[in-house]
Amino acid sequence: MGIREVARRAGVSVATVSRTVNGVRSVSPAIAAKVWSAVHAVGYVPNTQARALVSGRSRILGLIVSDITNPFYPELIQGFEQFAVQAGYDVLLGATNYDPAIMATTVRRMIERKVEGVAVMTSEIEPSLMEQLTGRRIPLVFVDIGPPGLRIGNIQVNYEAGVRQAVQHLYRLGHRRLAFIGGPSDLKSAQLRRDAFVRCTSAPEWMAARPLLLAGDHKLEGGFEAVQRLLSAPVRPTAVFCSNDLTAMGVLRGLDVEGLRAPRDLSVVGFDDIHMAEYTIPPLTTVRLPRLDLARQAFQSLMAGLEETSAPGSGLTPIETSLIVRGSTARVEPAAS
Amino acid sequence: MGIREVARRAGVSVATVSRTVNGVRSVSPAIAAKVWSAVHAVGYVPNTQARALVSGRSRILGLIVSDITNPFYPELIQGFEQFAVQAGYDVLLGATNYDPAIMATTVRRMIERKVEGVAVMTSEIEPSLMEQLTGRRIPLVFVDIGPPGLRIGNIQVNYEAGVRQAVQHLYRLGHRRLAFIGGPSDLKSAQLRRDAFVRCTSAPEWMAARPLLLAGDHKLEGGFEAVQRLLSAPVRPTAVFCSNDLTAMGVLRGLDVEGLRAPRDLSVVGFDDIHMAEYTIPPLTTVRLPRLDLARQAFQSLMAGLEETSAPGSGLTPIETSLIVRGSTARVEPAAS
DNA sequence: GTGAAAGCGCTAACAG
DNA sequence: CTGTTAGCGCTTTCAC
Repeated sequence: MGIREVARRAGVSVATVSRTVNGVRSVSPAIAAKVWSAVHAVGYVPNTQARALVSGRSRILGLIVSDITNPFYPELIQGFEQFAVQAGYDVLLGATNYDPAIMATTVRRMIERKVEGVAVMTSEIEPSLMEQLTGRRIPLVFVDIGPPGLRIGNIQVNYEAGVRQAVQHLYRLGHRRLAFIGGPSDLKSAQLRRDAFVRCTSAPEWMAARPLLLAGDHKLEGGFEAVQRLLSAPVRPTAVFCSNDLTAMGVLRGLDVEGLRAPRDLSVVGFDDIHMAEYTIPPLTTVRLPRLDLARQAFQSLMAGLEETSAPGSGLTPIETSLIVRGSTARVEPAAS
Repeated sequence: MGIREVARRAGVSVATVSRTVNGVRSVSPAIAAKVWSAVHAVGYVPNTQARALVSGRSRILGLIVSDITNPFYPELIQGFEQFAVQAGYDVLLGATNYDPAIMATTVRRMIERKVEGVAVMTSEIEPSLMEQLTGRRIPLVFVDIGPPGLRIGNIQVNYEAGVRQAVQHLYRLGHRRLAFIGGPSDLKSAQLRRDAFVRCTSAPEWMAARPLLLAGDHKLEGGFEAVQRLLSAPVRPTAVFCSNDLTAMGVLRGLDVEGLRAPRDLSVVGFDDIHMAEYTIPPLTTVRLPRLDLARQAFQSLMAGLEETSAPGSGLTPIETSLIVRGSTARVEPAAS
């Protein structure tokens, strides 16, 4: 079943089989044909382990996400895996579930498997863990976080563009009192989203009523529970901006429980534009973060890091966000303001 | 950085390092201590490739799913991965996206990586592909499908229990005219769900009005589009049973577009009980399929297949489904019947 | 209890 | 263009 068996059947050396299978040009067509037929006869499949051992290349890429249960990630994973497989790589997935301990074992697993690069699409990674990777000259790529450096890619997301559009959209609809439901406090991406929101609502026209900032967790639960706090505010906001779509969906549900509904009683804006955002009731107005671009940049940055020739951070243009208007936002009712 | 370096530093042979790291008893505590300190000093991490090559064990399990975008699967993947990692395995994920061609390349990738077992949580697998796996004595486990055999596990799901409860639930609420929205026609699990539904609605009390069977795709889109066909039926059903929760969510949205809503205008029942089912508007009455049980059985079956001693099919008790009543079903309005 | 040595299956010089 | 050979890093007999 191994390469020797194929060589024996084809009446050639193992080197020739290896060359044929790997598409090295210098094999005569006649011999190549014999080798291929032997390959098919035996059902030969090269042993990746052996290959990796001798070549020093595992052809595995690590992908670390925080919450595989958040629909944003599967959509991202799918894209990343697609690029990877196209280039002959397999993906080793790690879901940390926001837990630093799991993050540590995940990094360990990746090192053991000799991954050739790691895309970290999650919360802050401990410096010591990062050094384990960089110390082994493994290219890394982060979103929003991480120090730049050789073999370290940093994907920038222009949150502000989308957030500004959303805030203006709400302003034009007559909203003057906003709320914001954030994500996990230690998640840099969540901080940046909130910061962008705070900045966009620092313009003079918003000075009359400062926005209400509420805590969330980027899960359905967090949005659901935030509704209580939102409704009991001294001055009830007329619109809420959520740090991700899952949170917004939780809000929608929370409103329903109170006998309220968007956008009549409260305008709701999400963030991410997961596929499902089009199917909520009402469909969600949200800021789109293009997942496929994210996946592509992460993959390309890793590949660049492997080349060694170019700095992987370079050539990365920030990912642009943009507002998608659907049905969860509306002109504020005079009665409600 | 390799085992030799550790051996040199600890002043022992590589064999002793290997034994220490692998916890073989026959290493004296004194020597073991020296080895471990050398291991930490160097930051030694065993090379899985080399290990796999010599031991013939890759410690990788394959997991094939059809649609990673369907929230049911991430929840399943998470469970499966957890069991695997606990036992020292990594998971190679394959998402076929319902495409037989992708399935073929996925199986190939798994063979190349020398996976020790494959869990197939998706549509029918071509016999030739399956033989590639079984011919290499790789344990397999299927849900709903696949011929039983040595090293082949078959997880059975008792769909009928949950479906019967759901149908009875609807009957008691006064519904007499039902509809069913199915899944992909070539997906065995979808067929079984539909069959269970048909069987449960073959009792005498349902003879007056045969259910309306509609096609779907287990996606939001399918449910959404089915609403049109459902509403234009000569006799409009008062309740619809969906082959999965995503379909049901699509229906909810489809109704909303028509200015209708569940359960007032149509009772809706889903299938799977994904986490999100609790957060739809209204929350979804659905048949729960315990994901963690599924993940556990899949994993255990694979482990049993590796033992060789026991037939992996044995010891598997069918997975039970049960009705979870939430807000998307209600007593049929006299006016609507 | 510990070490020496033989490979696991493959690729990549280096000869021919 | 093809064959011979030396390892990749590790585990595992087999001696000691």
